[in-house]
Amino acid sequence: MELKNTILQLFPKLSEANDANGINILEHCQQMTIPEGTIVFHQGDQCLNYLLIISGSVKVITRAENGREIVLYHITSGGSCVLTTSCLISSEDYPAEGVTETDILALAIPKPIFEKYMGESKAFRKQVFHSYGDRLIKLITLVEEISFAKLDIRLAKYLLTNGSVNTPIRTTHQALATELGSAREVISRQLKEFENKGWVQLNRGKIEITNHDALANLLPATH
Amino acid sequence: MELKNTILQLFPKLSEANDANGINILEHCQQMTIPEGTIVFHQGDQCLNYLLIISGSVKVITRAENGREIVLYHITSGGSCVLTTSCLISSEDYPAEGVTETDILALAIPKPIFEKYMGESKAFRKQVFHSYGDRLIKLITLVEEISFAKLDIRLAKYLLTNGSVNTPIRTTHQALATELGSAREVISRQLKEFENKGWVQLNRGKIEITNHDALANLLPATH
DNA sequence: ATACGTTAAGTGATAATGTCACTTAAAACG
DNA sequence: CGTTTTAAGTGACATTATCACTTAACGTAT
Repeated sequence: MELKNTILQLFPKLSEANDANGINILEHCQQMTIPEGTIVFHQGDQCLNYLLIISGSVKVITRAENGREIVLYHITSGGSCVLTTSCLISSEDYPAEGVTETDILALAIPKPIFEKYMGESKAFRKQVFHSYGDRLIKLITLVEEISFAKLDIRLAKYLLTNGSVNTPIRTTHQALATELGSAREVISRQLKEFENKGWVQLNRGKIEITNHDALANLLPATH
Repeated sequence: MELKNTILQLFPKLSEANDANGINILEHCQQMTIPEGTIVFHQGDQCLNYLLIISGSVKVITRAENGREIVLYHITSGGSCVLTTSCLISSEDYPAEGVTETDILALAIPKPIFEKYMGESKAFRKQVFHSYGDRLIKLITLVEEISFAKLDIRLAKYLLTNGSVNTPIRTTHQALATELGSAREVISRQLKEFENKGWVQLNRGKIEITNHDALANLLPATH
């Protein structure tokens, strides 16, 4: 089956050599498609499945009382929702909300199956732990960035990783502010500055990079 | 043995009823004491043990190039180092550094034993996952706080949770800045403001709370 | 007890970000 | 075509961070 191969490619740990159990997991789980813009979970929700994302992307955000939001991370193909997993095991309240950014195709492993394979398959455990460690490290990096890095640098970095000279970025200043944990006005002004310098060209809902190198020079030396 | 009881009390998951394996773990691991101020791990270190803290406290921080630091979290009695665990399994680079804040007593479970029990004991898995989820949630809360909460509120909260009218807080403004991810000068000014309002009394290395309620009123309503 | 070096805290100027209360402009839709 | 919606711009002001210092308190050795 095509799908099965895709899955095994995305989650190699499930197919590791001498671990026959891993593969069986696929027979006990359920495919699901979820449309864009769906709230997959919010604070306090309970969850009954371990979710693996096969295609599409989910963003996990937290919101302040005054409405400001910040994106904690994105889950894309090959990722799993560690918050969901965490709740699967310890059943605490979600401190965040998950929203699909595109239509997604996901694999839901029911709680009992999840627990069974956590016990039986070392490879599956590794897969799960890997997601956890990964997420933890990304979160720590986020803390580092929002506390220390200047906004122009973070913005430039975002622009460079999400667009290029030929492929404009389609997003709003508000979405960008959420992505970087800043305020819309601040992003607007910063972008305007970039535009004045001739580094980008702005249009409603679209940002075109016109000078890649100048933006890249803003970033700290690669390390 | 006294110690054994202490450990079982701190890590109840290790002693859950029908899970005999959990208890055996204790026979394969090693006690260790580490003096205050020791760097337990830094970026790039490799780690060979799963660490459980029995007494004392470790702070985990990350540092910017310009020297500014922020405390990510503390590990205290009953906690385990999830970063260490993460590295135990996936062997990525540490994005942070761990420093003992007091002398600590810890239990080191060697990697092979750790993996063995992860497979055999559901209770142990639960214990480990619980630490993970916990940490994840705390980190998300931290992101929320540093991006949204105002400094006076965060400072007031810190003062109230770490001291009271009769028990002064012994720390420096610099340490406080690190704890809250701010700059020393900013903390000094904010504290001075509190002092001017008669809410605290400042002395070198010591902060005394003189008006608990006023500080508490700064905090958002309990929820 | 005094002097000296070290660490903690204070200060003023300035830059960067965030917040508020709007206005203006572009797109979407009946 | 006019009316909503949604996106973006703006000025004034508040908060926080940074820089380049100064001042004060403490520990230690003479």
